[in-house]
Amino acid sequence: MRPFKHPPANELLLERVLYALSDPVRLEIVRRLADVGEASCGDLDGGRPKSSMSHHFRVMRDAGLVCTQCVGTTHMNSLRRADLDARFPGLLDAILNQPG
Amino acid sequence: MRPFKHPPANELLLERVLYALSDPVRLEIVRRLADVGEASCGDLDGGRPKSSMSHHFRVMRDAGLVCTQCVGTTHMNSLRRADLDARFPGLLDAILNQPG
DNA sequence: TCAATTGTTCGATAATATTGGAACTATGGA
DNA sequence: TCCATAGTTCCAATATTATCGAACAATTGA
Repeated sequence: MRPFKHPPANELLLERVLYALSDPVRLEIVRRLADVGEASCGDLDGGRPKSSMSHHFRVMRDAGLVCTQCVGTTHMNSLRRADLDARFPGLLDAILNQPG
Repeated sequence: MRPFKHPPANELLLERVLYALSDPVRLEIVRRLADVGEASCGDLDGGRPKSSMSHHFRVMRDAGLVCTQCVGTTHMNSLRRADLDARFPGLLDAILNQPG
């Protein structure tokens, strides 16, 4: 499987990041990733269809929130913490520290 | 004109706040309000139609971002800073401190 | 080589958002 | 009272998003 395109850190848009995080499913995924470091797509579906998950991961990838690498047949996802912190200092932490 | 309903601070939802801020028009309005303290709707339209602005203000009001009070024929809008800071500590500042 | 696993892409459908014109409401001033 | 101003509400048109089944691609293991 060909590698995915990930936008460079300096091209990330605040609006897109906020939008990606405004969906409950995606926000939960980001929280989990922040917690466990990295996870496959399947680890994070809550019984949801694969195609739905794939969509959500794409939104997050395109926004620059997560990075997806192919390892074997699975895709490992991780938060782009360093990139996000560099581009939007304090933003991710502020969001992840919130209740809910 | 009857006063608007503003959701209480403890009922604000993170997703809704992020969503409201994920639109360029609304994000800009919030930035301006953070800057000037308060402003009427007309002060903040960028030549956009009144009905569009009215829509955006409603989204922000419903998310709990802004508070609208009727004074004379104009509606004064202000950021619900204290409420937002109480409910989502550090969030608003983190967002307003970002470039863009 | 065949089958199982993982996830993507495609396509359709439904839900939600945005935009803006037109009519309406409320207020203040001449 | 009449008019102008400021915004809202209603409505329809358009656009964007979400959801999910089905077909597809890539990799691993038997």
